Amino acid sequence: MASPREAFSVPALSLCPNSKAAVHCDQCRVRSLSICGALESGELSELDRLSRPLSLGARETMFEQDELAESVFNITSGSARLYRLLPDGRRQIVGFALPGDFLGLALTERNTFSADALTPLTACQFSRNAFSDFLDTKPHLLRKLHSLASHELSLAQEQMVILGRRTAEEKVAAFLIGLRKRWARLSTSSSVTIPLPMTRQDIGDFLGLTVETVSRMLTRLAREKAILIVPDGVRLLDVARIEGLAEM
Amino acid sequence: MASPREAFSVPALSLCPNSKAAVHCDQCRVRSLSICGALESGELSELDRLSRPLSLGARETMFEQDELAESVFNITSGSARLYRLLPDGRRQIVGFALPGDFLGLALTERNTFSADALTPLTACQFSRNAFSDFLDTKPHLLRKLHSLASHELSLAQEQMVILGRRTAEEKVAAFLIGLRKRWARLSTSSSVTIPLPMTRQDIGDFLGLTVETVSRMLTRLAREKAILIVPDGVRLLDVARIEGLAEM
DNA sequence: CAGAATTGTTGATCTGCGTCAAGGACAGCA
DNA sequence: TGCTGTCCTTGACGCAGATCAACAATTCTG
Repeated sequence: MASPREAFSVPALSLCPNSKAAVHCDQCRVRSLSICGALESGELSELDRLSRPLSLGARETMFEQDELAESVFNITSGSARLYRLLPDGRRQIVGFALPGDFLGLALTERNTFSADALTPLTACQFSRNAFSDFLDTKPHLLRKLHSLASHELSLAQEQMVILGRRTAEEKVAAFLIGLRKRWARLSTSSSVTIPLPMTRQDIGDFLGLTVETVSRMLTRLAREKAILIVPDGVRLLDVARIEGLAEM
Repeated sequence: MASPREAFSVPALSLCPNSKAAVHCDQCRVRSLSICGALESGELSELDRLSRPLSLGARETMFEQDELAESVFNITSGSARLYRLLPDGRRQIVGFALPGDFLGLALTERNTFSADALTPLTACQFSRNAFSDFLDTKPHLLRKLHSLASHELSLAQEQMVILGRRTAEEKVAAFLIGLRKRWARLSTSSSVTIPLPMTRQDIGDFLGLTVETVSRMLTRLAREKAILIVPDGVRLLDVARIEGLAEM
């Protein structure tokens, strides 16, 4: 890629509501783990010992579909795209991972999708076996993991509705609203500017559209003063309008 | 519905690989539970005591989206459709439930979709709280549940690929192959006839197509001698052809 | 059994989005 | 600075599938 976008990294500390205490990031790699709300003291450091840091450049791959799943990941900064490929090259992006997101919570034998970095990315990497063993000793954690997976499932069903029953304009609006909500959880400022670390092509492959259609819909929304297109992002001007399209 | 289709019920016993012993169905309502492979002796009857039988006619509703989820279900005969509605009435079917399938494994506070019976249907119904409490005492069961949910997630992602990146003909072919695999697991005979308890409209709402397009694609496949349309089902004549379309 | 309601099929026509093509903007690099 | 490779945008055109319409088949209802 000619223009790697900014990482939009988020300080790990801000991700975990119950660990606001000032600690060094070196010592708390896993603090940003989305399951940390379910962690008891001591378990955190135990988990920390299982993890090793991972650092990737834009476009580098984290893991590939159908490979044996040897690791689980927790993203600490940057973002990734998760996708499946059809034999003839058609691609469906099944999701985007942002800081704080957990990859591999399904704990399946093999990866059900590929993942690569959209931006320079850092993550905590755990051996899947070690993580799984750790879980066996912590039922409440498994519970949390299951509830995360359930939430994923719900999002996947929501995406089915978007893919199957919405127009191009509604798809793009729903995408923006969904992403806005996720970014909002990561930052204190409720900015109306939505970072878009992915390309138009990626958005298209997520929404079941072509690059051109994504571009046209964004342009149309911008022409109607509903959004403003900024470098590597979009600023919402008429939130109600976009939300209306998204939930219609 | 004017014409409730046959229930295509499957004897509960056949659903659980490790409970082939001859027992009365009265005594083993939960034997068909898809998690029973993870059950130890004694737990089964314990679980059985938590369940109560449910019997519904075609088109009767099991539960509705956004309602508080008070029960989890295990279908013993008949089939159901699971769907989400958009405010304007557009509908996306997120899945079909067959005998042996478990509904509510996400254990979420509220239902993320509605479910109603396609045919006369029987199920074991559990109080969600009781079931959840039971799980707390059986970590290995939770593990199994999580792996089922993970499989669901993988299927949902597969459906995303189908919805986002496949042509109408490929969608219909993939639907037939997917359903065939699921029916096959439920019956000893590897019949090439696939029961279709759902209407063309339902298939369309599952695949992101209109009734007419579903009908046309089925007719086209039949004209090309790839399938034979029979009452309430389809018989595969050229399996390779359909499989080719499905995975292309 | 007639009549109504629902489902399924088929044809004619329309249209949203894909396809194809061209050019602009911008970063990386020599 | 110009060259090159992405990415993004915009326009012209075509087509897969939606829409509209008519009708057949089937089942339900009284």
